Amino acid sequence: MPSSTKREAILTTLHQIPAGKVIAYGQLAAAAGLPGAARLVGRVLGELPEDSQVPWHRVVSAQGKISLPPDSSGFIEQERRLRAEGVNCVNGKLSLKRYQWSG
DNA sequence: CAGCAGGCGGCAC
DNA sequence: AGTGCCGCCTGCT
Repeated sequence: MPSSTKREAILTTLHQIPAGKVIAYGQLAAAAGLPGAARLVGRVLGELPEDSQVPWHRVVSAQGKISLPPDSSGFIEQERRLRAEGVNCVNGKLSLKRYQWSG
């Protein structure tokens, strides 16, 4: 499987996440057919421009926390977008029980 | 709650 | 084509 396809698989899967829901890196990787490749997801998202159409902000760590430095612009933006979708995100933390997506 | 090793893919040499 | 290092991770000490 071409690497470009794997990247697409991740982005395609990500597009399926509805607003107001979140997904963990590992969960997304698995859903994209790449179990265990959580870190790959992080890298792919890191290459996306902040104003990308991709809902990268719906991806959080398996602990239900934003996996970015709290003082980074990305962190601010992610929490802002999540709140805009109705996700109660405080200090980069949220309840997976309530917002985790499951296809 | 912090620290560490494990597992998967991408990329540079 | 082979090898090694690195990451917006994870789960277990």
